[in-house]
Amino acid sequence: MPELPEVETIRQLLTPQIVNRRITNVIIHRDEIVGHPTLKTFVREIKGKSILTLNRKGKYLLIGLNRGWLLIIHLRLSGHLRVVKNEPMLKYERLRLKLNNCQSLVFIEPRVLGKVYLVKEDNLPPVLSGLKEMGLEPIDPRFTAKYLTERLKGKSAKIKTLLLDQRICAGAGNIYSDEALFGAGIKPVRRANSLTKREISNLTKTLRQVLNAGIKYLGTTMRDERYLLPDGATGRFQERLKVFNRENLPCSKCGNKIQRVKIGNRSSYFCPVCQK
DNA sequence: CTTGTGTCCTGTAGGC
DNA sequence: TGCCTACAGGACACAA
Repeated sequence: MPELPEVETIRQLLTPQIVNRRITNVIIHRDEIVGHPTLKTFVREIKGKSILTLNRKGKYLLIGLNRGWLLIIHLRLSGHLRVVKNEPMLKYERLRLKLNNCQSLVFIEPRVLGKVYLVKEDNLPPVLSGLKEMGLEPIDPRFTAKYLTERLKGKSAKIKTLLLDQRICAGAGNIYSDEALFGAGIKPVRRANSLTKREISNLTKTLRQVLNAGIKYLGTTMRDERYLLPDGATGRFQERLKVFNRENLPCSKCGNKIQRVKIGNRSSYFCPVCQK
């Protein structure tokens, strides 16, 4: 489940491998993986383009090409990227960009929910409205208690749900939002409008802390997920998780059992004692 | 405008 | 062993 730290790790490791390379060819194994434009246009336009920059916004990876084109990749739930020699097709390989150094950038996506988009950077299609409407990332200095208070104002939804809303809190997913709520001592089912000033202030800090820690430890690789680094290695943040995926295991602070609840059809983990 | 639910997709885990 | 169902989750469509 690539969230901000996973995508940022991929961005950092991929940069020296693909920047300044030219895309000599593209192979699409699954048509659904191309979100924009049409297959034909995608193939025609991407061939011969050079990779100039590698940026990230929220969970989107932004690959800057020449002539103002942008190759955007969203890994969704199970996608990852590998840089390999021009070797045979990998398992779950959906798209391959051949580069001018006998290597390829391969998009692997078992569940086929991830997408690539080829756009002009000043002209985003409606299918990328999520990118345009994205809120601030917690690691952005502008993501202050004032900002979060403003974005949560008048909302009665559960705080966990709102942290997953990319228009409010860009880059957080199920793992890091649970970890941040634990750090701030807030139950995930709490209604946003019940949070105190101090709780919101704490939450801005713990969101920033867990995302930065996730980056530092190269992301989280769960046993049943497929987040891998571009060289095939795993992240290490899973060893430092306090609540996520720890149902019935002891809380690191108080020793009580971590509980799991369903919020909006997905699991949330929390300590019933440490989180109010 | 808001909040909540269903859907996309496929591999895996668990029940019987 | 094998069939069946539930589940995982990011983003978005849609209903209330």
